[in-house]
Amino acid sequence: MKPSTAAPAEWLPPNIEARQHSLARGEILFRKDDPTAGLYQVKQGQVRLSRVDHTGREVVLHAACAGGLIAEASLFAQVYQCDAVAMTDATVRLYPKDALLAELRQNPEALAGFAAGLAHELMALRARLELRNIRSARERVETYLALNTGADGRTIALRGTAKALAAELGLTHEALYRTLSTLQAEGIIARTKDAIILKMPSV
Amino acid sequence: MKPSTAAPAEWLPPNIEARQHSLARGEILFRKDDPTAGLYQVKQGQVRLSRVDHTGREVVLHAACAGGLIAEASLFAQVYQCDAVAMTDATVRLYPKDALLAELRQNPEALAGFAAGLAHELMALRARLELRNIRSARERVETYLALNTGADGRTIALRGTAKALAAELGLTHEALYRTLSTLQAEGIIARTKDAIILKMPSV
DNA sequence: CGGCGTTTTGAGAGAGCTCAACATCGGTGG
DNA sequence: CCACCGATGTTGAGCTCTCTCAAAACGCCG
Repeated sequence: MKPSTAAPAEWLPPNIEARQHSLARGEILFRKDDPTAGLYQVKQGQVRLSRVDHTGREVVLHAACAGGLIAEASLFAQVYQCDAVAMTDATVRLYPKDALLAELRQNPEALAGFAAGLAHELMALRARLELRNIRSARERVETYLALNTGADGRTIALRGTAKALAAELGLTHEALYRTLSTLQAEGIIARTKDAIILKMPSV
Repeated sequence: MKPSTAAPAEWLPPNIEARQHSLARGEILFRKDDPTAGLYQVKQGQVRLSRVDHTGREVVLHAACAGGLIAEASLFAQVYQCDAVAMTDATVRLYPKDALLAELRQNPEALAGFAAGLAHELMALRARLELRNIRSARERVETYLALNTGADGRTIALRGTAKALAAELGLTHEALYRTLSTLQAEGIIARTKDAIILKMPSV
């Protein structure tokens, strides 16, 4: 979904020694069942959490861009439950699990920020589930667009490829392309290389 | 999905004056856009969180049974984002938002428990999203069954009606009935009034 | 017994998936 | 500079599967 620019996570304790990693586009940060090293914060680029189901289909669980966190939940687990892949060249900062847990135990302020972040992610994920419940490709795309407009209420920035967007929406890329073509033909949207503009703001 | 028996939430501060409510089956605890009163813990019965999308379709976001929590995330919001409905006769306990927030600020132990609960729910919700990504009704049901077996690895207790299960799975009730019939005819499952038994444990 | 909701089965149609072919773009190396 | 190559983007046609609409049997409760 919308890469979470939302949670800047200023609560992250600055005193923890956090190692920075550089990732090339397509590089894997961790895989499902890897032992959990800790929490990552994305400094640049975009990183996506996904799983692969038994048919080989990819399910995008989360997309974090600069400022966003990855694998919060795994602080409480022994192994990661998703794959994390860099969608663009990216840099991430690792907050080691033990150090972070210790810090959170001593710093209620940080802990509260952490909890709030989790809560917001939970809400976002529920919105996500609701979106997935829409069967019609057209309505799903329209709803997504309506929910993801930028500040002007009309522009949706495209991060990454349209194919990736299809995966986020749970559609095949063909279905997405066709839907966008139709919407464009009907004058409901306009497209540029890296954005979609709603002609009718906030339907 | 599986009503979260998982998080007993012992961290809930016992000293907070928590009012108990009794709900009849079908009764509404709160609705989307109601101002948030606080957090509820289910003492008996089952309560379901859902939304209704613009086509009138119901999306089940969460199903909590005894011990489970409801509306954790809304501690950080002004209004509820879902409807909460009792699926069975139920009793719930309300932990008022302000009192609970104040308590969490002073009691890191409780806050940590709260955060851990949120994290686990996040993981559960992600598993849920993965399930929803399975297109085939049969595979979705098989996956659900495999993930929700009881202690013996073969029995799935049915809470509530099969129709309700269909809603949780994101299927029409007809599709679910047909799928179950097929599985039964193929000898993959057996059915009793309130349970499904896998003939082939843990496929 | 009568009514209501759940369970069950049937038939038809629509919508997205699958497979397939082709265009386009960006990078690589001769 | 151009040919090549892979990945993305695009369009076409058929098919499968679930949804939808319909109807009937069943169980429960007043």
